[in-house]
Amino acid sequence: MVERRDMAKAYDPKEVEERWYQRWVAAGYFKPDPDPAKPTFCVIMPPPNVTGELHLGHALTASIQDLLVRWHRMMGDATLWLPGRDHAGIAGQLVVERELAAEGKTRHDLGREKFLERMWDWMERYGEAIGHQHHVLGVSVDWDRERFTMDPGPSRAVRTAFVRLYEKGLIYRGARITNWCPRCATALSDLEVVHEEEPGQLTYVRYPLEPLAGETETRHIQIATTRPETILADTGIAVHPDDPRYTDVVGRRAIVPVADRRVPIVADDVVSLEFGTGAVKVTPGHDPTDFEIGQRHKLPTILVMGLDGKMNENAGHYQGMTVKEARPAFVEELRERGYLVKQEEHAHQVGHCDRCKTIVEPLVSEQWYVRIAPLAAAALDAVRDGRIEIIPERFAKVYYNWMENIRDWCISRQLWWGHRIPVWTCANGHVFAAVEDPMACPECGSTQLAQDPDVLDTWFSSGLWPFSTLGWPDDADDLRRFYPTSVMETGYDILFFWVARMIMMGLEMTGEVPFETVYLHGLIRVGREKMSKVKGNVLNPLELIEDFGTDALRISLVSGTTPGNDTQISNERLESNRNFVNKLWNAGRFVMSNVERWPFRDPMALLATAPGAEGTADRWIVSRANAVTAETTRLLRDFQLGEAARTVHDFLWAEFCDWYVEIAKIELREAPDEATRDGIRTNLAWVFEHTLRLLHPMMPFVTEELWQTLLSTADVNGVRPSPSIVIAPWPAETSARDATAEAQMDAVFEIVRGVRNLRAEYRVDPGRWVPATIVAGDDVDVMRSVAAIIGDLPGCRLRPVEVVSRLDAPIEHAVTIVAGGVTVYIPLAGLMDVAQELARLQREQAEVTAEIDRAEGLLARPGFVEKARPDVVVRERDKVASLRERLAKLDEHIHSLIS
RNA sequence: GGGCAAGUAGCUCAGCUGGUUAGAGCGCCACGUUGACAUCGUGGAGGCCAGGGGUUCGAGUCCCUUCUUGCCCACCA
Repeated sequence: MVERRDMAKAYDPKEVEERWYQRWVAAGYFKPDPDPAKPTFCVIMPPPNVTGELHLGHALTASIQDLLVRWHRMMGDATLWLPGRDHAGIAGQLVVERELAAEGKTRHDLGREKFLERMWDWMERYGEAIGHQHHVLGVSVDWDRERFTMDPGPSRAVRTAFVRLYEKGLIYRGARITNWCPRCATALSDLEVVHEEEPGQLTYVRYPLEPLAGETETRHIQIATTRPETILADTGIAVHPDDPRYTDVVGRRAIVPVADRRVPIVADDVVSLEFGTGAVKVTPGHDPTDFEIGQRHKLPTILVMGLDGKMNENAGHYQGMTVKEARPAFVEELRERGYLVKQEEHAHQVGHCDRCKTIVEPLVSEQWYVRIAPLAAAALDAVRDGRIEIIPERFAKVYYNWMENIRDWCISRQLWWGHRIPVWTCANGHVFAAVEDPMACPECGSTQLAQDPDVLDTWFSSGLWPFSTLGWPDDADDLRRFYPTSVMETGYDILFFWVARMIMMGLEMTGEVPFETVYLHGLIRVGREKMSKVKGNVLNPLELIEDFGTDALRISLVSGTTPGNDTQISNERLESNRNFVNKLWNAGRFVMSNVERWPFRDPMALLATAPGAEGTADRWIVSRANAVTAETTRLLRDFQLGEAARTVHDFLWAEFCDWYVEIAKIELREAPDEATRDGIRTNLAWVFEHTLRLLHPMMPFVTEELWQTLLSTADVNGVRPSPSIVIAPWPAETSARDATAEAQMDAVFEIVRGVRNLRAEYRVDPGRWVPATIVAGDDVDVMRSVAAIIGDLPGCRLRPVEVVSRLDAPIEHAVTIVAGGVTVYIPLAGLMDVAQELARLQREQAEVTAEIDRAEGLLARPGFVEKARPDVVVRERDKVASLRERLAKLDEHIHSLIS
């Protein structure tokens, strides 16, 4: 027998939350059920960057995933949620470099080895911090399976994937135009460059044409550029082939100003006829478009800028200057030498490094690339044919658009922190890739080997995450059991960075989709703005938890939201959800204070039948609980998490607390015997326990605390309940409803609302009891059974309540309520005013009449009865019938008041 | 230049495949506190669902269009 637990008057989230998490972990509840017969549910946690503390975005991801995971666990699936951490390549290196900078050092002062040691220290420190924060959030992950991208397992997966792609010819090395961040001193993929519009100048420059034989006057061609300093690297001029202005110069040569180089004028489709002068300088070394033009027309590539972002030896006396310095100086020289035509203000898109915001310079360098087209084709099919479902659906279109226009992926980074590219060159120049560090060149046996100094894009390892964490490339048990995983839940902002790459890599490496569903959540905003450290409006989840509790934070993050839509989080919302937690707690206190010994039975066996009392209200609440279970389950299945949360929230507050608890108080008081009382208590406990399980995935801590408390009173009577709500069964769906009880209670609610309304309107002293007579016609028996409830509910105060089928003699000075199919007479001596009563009834009469008109208008509308769904027609007809009945009664009362 | 989202009560947002009199939280007004809860209860005020057009028996929901805001993508230098 478990000792009965006491409940504190005030709920203390902190104390409760700290207590349960450790117990859950220790008990092993977060480990997947080993039973191989069970269906699996697997979520791989998106590895948070180990670049600092968790922010609200992480809390959002964690809350949604934990909701899904806990729900599936309760559904009986063998559930695995695998936690991970990411080394965050460039971002990670950047934070440590900043730390070094504060000490006045650079990574070069330390050297590669020492620097990497420092990186590892840092990662460990912050990895722990993140782990702690996840504990506080209550994530039900299997910590024993935690993975870090730089761990031996995932690292070997990275090498294996690289080697496979390399040997298949899908990875190549080449000198191509790349995005270069001068500050980070590394190449970047297209995705890591963020374009922002900036004011700038469009500089018009005239290039002399090389004179033709016999041509006496020097002709010029005018171009426009936003980056005049790159003129020094020009190797051509391009015009549109259909541009009549330039047909006669195509094929001739122009002389590049200052550089004094003769370059061909070529015709190319990409040149716009409208922009600038219609002629464009071609600078293959420093512009992606120009690089392609250069390729097509076999123009040479010249670099005037080095990897340090400064002008190089090809820039003549501009060597050593930064772009910022060189540009005005060069324009000045153009002016002096008569090449400058004009400069115009011109806003244009400038690429910045995603991480450090430095302006990115496109330049040609040797990099490693993934030939992406074949991977993208397979990834497109997987979504198109439905093997992967993206929620919300609209992001599938975004995905298609990106995949269809994808360009080769630059995967080499000139960083130190990351997975080293597993390619070696031997003394004899043989180049080869290998999974294990090689001792000798496989071709010539040379032992003089040099590994490529570059590391891989951090997203390369992330792309393997759904299977590298499960043991790939080995034939691991987890991989066999849990792959493909079930849901990939993450923010839409990394659809391309991560989701798309996982799909490509997953299909290529395993031949299977990495996950069946992609659920994309929105971003969290504070006020109107996106959270960012720069703006200083980052909300720390730990602080919010301190103030409101984890459960309140978690439900705030999932309720009232829609997949893929951004959400605002505010103190008001957090407060209202903290109040909800408090409401639940207090409802629990009420239940507990009444339930001495709860006859617990296996919850699975209890579903279809009302467990205890047979009263109308008791049958009603059980029927409603069943309906809410079905609805909540359906919504969760459809990933309508916000709606699911709202459904249970409203049931608990607006039905269970506002009505049933109040009714139960009355029933317990009025019950004729102990057996009846026991029935009511059982019912109370049953519905409450049921609701706790529905709420558990959304607010795990308070529900566990209450559940354990409730269970401590349970007379388990041979049944073995779950030791924790974490592994308790999800309430099963049942079609068991009690339509009669629901209809009868709806009538009760209508009457009660009418009474409260009337008291408020007549300003009856809230403490005063007044008698009432209910004229119920054929419903006299039902009304008698609920008369005490109607009389005693808060705000009613009717006593005595007499129920008759019809009135023998009129009641003097009574106000009347026509509601729920009955008439309630309330004599209000001293307060009743004929004129006021008449006005009130007439107002109601007008409302009912209007309503009848509307419904009859609908029914009379041509085509409605024939074309509308039958149930809609029936509903409207029923409505008209009951409204007419009500109207007749109102008319009668009005008539009697007048006469 | 292309695409997407949002525009619903004073504020922040729900509203699934079209179907009662459009909802919630917060805020506001009035009243209420001796045992679940003032982190509360009861009652109330407050919305031509951005504008216009269309489809339909029926539109917040579907289609077209305009406006406003935000975001994403893109090789007009």
